[in-house]
Amino acid sequence: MPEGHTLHRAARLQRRRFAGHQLQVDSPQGRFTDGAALLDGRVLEGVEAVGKHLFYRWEDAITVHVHLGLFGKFRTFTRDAPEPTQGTRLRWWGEPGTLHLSGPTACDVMESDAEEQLLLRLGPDPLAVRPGDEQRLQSAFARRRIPVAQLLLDQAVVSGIGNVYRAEFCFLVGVDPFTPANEVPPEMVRDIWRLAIDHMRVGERIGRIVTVDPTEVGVRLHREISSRERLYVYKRQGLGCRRCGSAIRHALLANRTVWWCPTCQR
DNA sequence: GCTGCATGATGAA
DNA sequence: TCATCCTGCAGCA
Repeated sequence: MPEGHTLHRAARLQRRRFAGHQLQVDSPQGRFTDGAALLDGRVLEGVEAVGKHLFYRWEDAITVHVHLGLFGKFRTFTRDAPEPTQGTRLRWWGEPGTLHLSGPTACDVMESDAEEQLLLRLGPDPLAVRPGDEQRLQSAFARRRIPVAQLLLDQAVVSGIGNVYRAEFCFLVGVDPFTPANEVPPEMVRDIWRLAIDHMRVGERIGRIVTVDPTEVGVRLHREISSRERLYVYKRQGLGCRRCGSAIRHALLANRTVWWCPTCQR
């Protein structure tokens, strides 16, 4: 379930759990055998997330880059870890427990120049805000004519937003997802950026995407919202909009499905 | 058991 | 714009 919040959360939890420990490493699937052999017996020093990318800092300045893609998953076990599945690309274990990684798009030892190249093509990350980020987003919007919902999936424009958040953010600011990016007013771009910061931070904390305002469904905390009530538009085609009752619509945009409320989003 | 689908991204055309 | 790669699981026979 990997949008940016998932990766930042994984980085935080894995860092807390495994950093500073010597680990044994292998690749049950066999597709990361050389990398695993290089890491085996070394200390994991840190874990960092940027957008949807993870960087593992190992002893002796070795960095491993992981990108979960659509299917990648981590499983961690305190003890009594099960046998790894066929698809377990990377496994490590040590005193704090065991971690299995399956299905990643990327899992590679990465040299520092390659990492630099990668970071250069990532846009601002709402979960790692730096000065000037909103301005960078503003100019990306002003320069591009592609639909706003498509722009929001471009990791060079903003990193970490995925198909759920992009649909929800468009709903929250009330913009039709097909609106050309350069026709979105700057105040609305600013609101998208601020919403991304707030909502993805919530997602990072509670481990799932919740964009519905808790008070709107009669609870106090995001984590108390039921999974059926947590989103406004994503995968809700045909159901009534939570705000106005109109039927939520969906369509394919650049090969990804986007959902929206035809009344609330103009 | 099989099919289709999924919160992603890339490279060829 | 399209095919392709990654894996697991729900939904269906």
